[in-house]
Amino acid sequence: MATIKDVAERAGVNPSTVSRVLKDNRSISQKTKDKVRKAMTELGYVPNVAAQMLASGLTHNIGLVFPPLATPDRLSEPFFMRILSTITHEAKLKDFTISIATGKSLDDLLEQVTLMHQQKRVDGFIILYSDQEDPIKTYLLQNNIPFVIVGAPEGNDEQITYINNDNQLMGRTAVEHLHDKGHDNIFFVTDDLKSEVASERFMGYVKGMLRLDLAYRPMVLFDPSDAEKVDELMTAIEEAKPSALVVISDRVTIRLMQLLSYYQLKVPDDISIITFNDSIFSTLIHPYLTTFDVHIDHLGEASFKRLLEIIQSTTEPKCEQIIVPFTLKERESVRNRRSLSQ
Amino acid sequence: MATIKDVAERAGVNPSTVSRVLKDNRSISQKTKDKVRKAMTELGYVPNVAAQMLASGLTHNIGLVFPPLATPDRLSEPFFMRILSTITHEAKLKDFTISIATGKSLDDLLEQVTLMHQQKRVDGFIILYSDQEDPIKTYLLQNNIPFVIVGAPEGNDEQITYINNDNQLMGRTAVEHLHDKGHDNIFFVTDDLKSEVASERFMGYVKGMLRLDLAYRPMVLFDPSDAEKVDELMTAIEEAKPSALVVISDRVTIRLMQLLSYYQLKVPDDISIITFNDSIFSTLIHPYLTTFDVHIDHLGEASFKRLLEIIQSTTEPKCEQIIVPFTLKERESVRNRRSLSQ
DNA sequence: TTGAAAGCGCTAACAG
DNA sequence: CTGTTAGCGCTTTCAA
Repeated sequence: MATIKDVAERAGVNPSTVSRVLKDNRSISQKTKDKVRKAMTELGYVPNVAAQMLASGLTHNIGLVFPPLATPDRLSEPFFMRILSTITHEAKLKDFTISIATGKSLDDLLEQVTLMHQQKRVDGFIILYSDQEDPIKTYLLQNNIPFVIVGAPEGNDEQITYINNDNQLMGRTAVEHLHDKGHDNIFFVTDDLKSEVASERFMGYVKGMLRLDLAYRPMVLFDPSDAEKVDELMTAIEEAKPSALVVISDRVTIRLMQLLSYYQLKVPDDISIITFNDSIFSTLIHPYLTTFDVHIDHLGEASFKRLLEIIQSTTEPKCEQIIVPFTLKERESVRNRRSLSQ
Repeated sequence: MATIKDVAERAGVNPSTVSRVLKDNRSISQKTKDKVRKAMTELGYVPNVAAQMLASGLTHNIGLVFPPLATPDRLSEPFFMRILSTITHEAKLKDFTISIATGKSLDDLLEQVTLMHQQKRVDGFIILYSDQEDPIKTYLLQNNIPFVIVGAPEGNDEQITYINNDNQLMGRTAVEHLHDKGHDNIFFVTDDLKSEVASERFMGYVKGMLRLDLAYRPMVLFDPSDAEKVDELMTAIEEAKPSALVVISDRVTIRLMQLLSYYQLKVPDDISIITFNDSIFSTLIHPYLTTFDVHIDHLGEASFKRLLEIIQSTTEPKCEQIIVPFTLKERESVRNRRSLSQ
């Protein structure tokens, strides 16, 4: 394997010159650059990253942290593979590589992140979840390690860069869409009362309802593993007879529709549903779901680019919240009640 | 950050001794080891991988190659996140890290793999798919780079280590299970005629049918995007009236059941289904699917361990096919016809 | 605009 | 059993 020395020799220059050409240093004459580059291709030269790392302290590698897999279903969300793909792709464009951290618990993850950093394997991290009590955030912050979080800002973290959709706006848009289609009695259903995503979407739902002078309901929990909760849910639905539901995700919606059909409620004939994520679950079975596409590609691209800026900025990086737009995909799960009354 | 020199100084030994302690070299006295280790923890010493890499040529990092995402649905299979998790976990145990290669096409992937290797970022690769015409296989083979493939052996690759389930046996077992439950008229349905997995499972189906003196059918294609093919499929089913289907995957089964229900065929009442993979799709909607659990954890663990052996073996590594067992998970999609006739 | 030279932190013969 | 020594391939001052 050719080294920088071989290239230097062939081009008749000093190794340090070759190194400068590699970085496209502006103080090297075009003539020399051409000469050196020619020698590089002739020799099929590829820089040895280990040597670069050692000499420069930079790795050109970034760590991707997946959520703890305590909830087994969680990683089945196609979201993670999708964003892994786009981030890897984006990284390749900038000549970066990606390393992975996964683990059962936050402590597992912290251990991996710590190690990756101490061994100097990475220049920074992208975190693919957001948790109020995340020890990893704390660690990274304390050690001044560059990172961004893909997810909803939790707590009072003005110092952290989040890449996120406007979940509140999405919630409101959901309500408005349903209202446009003639729905007034709308529930908000989730399988998770606590997450920031759920509460933001719920807040959006509440705002939307208020603005339209409609009565809103507290979040309704859908927990298929808890028969009692399921009963409560169905009782609430049978009593209040909502004509539409806003459901926290398309994966949850699939399960919920099962339940509804068991109670002889047909979507969208008897009850409409609008949901979020637009993953494979949205077009798995009919009725295909009306969902919000959260633009995973955009999230991935933005998170990588922003992290790169932070890594490469010499000054104290300014933190900003990056809001990625979303798109409503109208499909079959929302019935238009207006057209009937026309 | 403490270096090996600091540790050496504090312990009153030579840096090379510290290095040996790091490797747990047997020719260092226990006393010295203790002394050195004490110094390490006191200083919070963590080895710098870049330096280790440069000096030893070993990276302690392995490349994980995902299939090209030409088929968008493919990466939605929970399989990939699951195996990514287990491999990462296994790697951590051995103090290895994982880097990712993804891409749209095989050429994309090849480019990444080449780069990872030439930059000396990895010691070897685990490939998560298997394709007859894979240029990556060729490249790795030619350059004597350690790798294993998780998937079905394709072509005449006696030189490659594959980690795999016995798909043929699974196909046969599927038939036998159905026959046990009183089914004789059985079809084999797939969305992919060409893959090794499909043809192995199909061969198993054929063998199983032959052994039981039952008439087998050619593979039936289920391609939801092709109305004509769908028609053919349904015509075949309505004419031959199979009482059971062996379907290539649980994801495909979900879609197929939609189609069947559209034609008023209920699973399992009118037609039984046995399928493969036991992913989230198997227990998404009722009837929950009777499937084969392919033991992803085991696949992941075995692939990593085997790769490690290859990397660390000094001699020419012997290639072996590793067969990971599977388990049948009986659920609701197969009807027992025997009990009715009793 | 380029060259010389001193490391980055660790490993691995070789000596003893 | 442990120390000595010479790099691994590249970056980066400092000079010229």
